[in-house]
Amino acid sequence: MATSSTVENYLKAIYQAQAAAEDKQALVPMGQLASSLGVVPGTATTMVKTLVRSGLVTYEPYSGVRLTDAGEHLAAMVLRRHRLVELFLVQIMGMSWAEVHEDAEQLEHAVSDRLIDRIDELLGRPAVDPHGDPIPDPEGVVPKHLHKNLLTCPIDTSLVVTRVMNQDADFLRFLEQHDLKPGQVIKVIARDTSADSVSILSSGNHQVTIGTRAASKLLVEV
Amino acid sequence: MATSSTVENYLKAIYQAQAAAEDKQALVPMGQLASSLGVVPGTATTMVKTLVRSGLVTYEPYSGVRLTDAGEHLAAMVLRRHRLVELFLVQIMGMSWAEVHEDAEQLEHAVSDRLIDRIDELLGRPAVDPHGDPIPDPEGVVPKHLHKNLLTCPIDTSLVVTRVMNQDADFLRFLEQHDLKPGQVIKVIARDTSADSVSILSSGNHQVTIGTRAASKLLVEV
DNA sequence: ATAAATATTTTGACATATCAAAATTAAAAT
DNA sequence: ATTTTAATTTTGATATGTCAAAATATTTAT
Repeated sequence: MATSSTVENYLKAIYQAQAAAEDKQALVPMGQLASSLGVVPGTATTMVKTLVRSGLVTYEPYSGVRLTDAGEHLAAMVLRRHRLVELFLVQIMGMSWAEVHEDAEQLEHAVSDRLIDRIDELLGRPAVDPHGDPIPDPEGVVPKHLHKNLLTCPIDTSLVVTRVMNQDADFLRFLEQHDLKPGQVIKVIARDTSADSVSILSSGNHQVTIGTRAASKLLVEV
Repeated sequence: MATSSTVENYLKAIYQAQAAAEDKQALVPMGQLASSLGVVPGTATTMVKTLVRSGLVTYEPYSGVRLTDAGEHLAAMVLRRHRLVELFLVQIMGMSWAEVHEDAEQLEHAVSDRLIDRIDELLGRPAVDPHGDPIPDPEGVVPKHLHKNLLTCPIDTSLVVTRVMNQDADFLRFLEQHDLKPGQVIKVIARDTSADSVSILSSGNHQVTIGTRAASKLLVEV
């Protein structure tokens, strides 16, 4: 029984919610799952019950849902396909990193194992996609990095942007225009708690000030 | 209302049945449609009625079905995507022409207009796919070629293989091994009606004898 | 500790796409 | 011209995935 696109999307959403939570053991609440998938809560409840029957998740009524090992593996495969496709569209097809998300969202359900392996090979078995998101290996293993974000990193120190935790196309275009893409070197020159802002000096010696909400989405390495 | 994969597959099947028929005005019988889609006849009847409601086909009960202009245009777009994807997988991804059909079958429903145009551009706006099947242009127009097949072509004359009217992977591998792929030069050296066979001399000066059923699937140009 | 607010689940309905099997129509054969 | 055969349609079920709205449980505020 091959998993449908719908099932794959549920698994992916649960996986990403688990990854984003501070407590990795926490259950993902149904409301959050439903809203991230754009369905009403009742739909998520129904669907999660069928995922339970397939052995892909465990579910505590009124508490939430968590992936089983089988579910986590399948979710990792979906993310592997998604991220390899995104990188492929940017590197080989020459598309903009801000516009490839929707395409990848469709293609992640349609590319075969054979094709995804061919893409992986062509790209040189990359570790991360254009947003710096790690690409799970064929076994579903994800190399764990511990990054700091622009709120937790040291000030006045050279940093490399490694990952962007936000897929919004406008935000990505903003980063592009200000030389804040993964791989580029920056420095935090000031943080102002009361102004809710962070000031950055980019490699091109441009200076930008962004809000802390946005700053928390930019991960860096010293 | 974006068309589902299922609808696209029905339109594609009707389109191809119409194209294969001698009389291009003929209705496609429901039984043929059902079997080409791998569903029971009752399912095809039901589905065709919904296609009628969408204005994509006309339908005569107990006679058959035919595409409207709208249906034909949509079907041509599906074939355009399928054939561009096949050529892309062979030329850019280095996959074998015998193995790309299944992949293309999935991807034809998942590639966006933007991506398909990028692929088209990357391939240099090609006219035919690896099987010699013509690629509809973005308006759905298909350049009509009139080819002869190995049963109707002149004997002892140099011919170029232009199109293969059979997607079976084993058959395609056979053609590959005997230098009978589109673009290669061959000569029919004998036709034997009672033996039901055709003997061919390939560019590599190999000689092969194939049955007339297979011979009729190989289209050539003088 | 109880009321109000919020989150979750349940229920009944609907759309899409399918099958099995019965009923009907059309075509072929005698 | 009937009968037989073959193709097609209809009917009743089923699976998946969804929503609206009612019912229930949990959390928060008073």
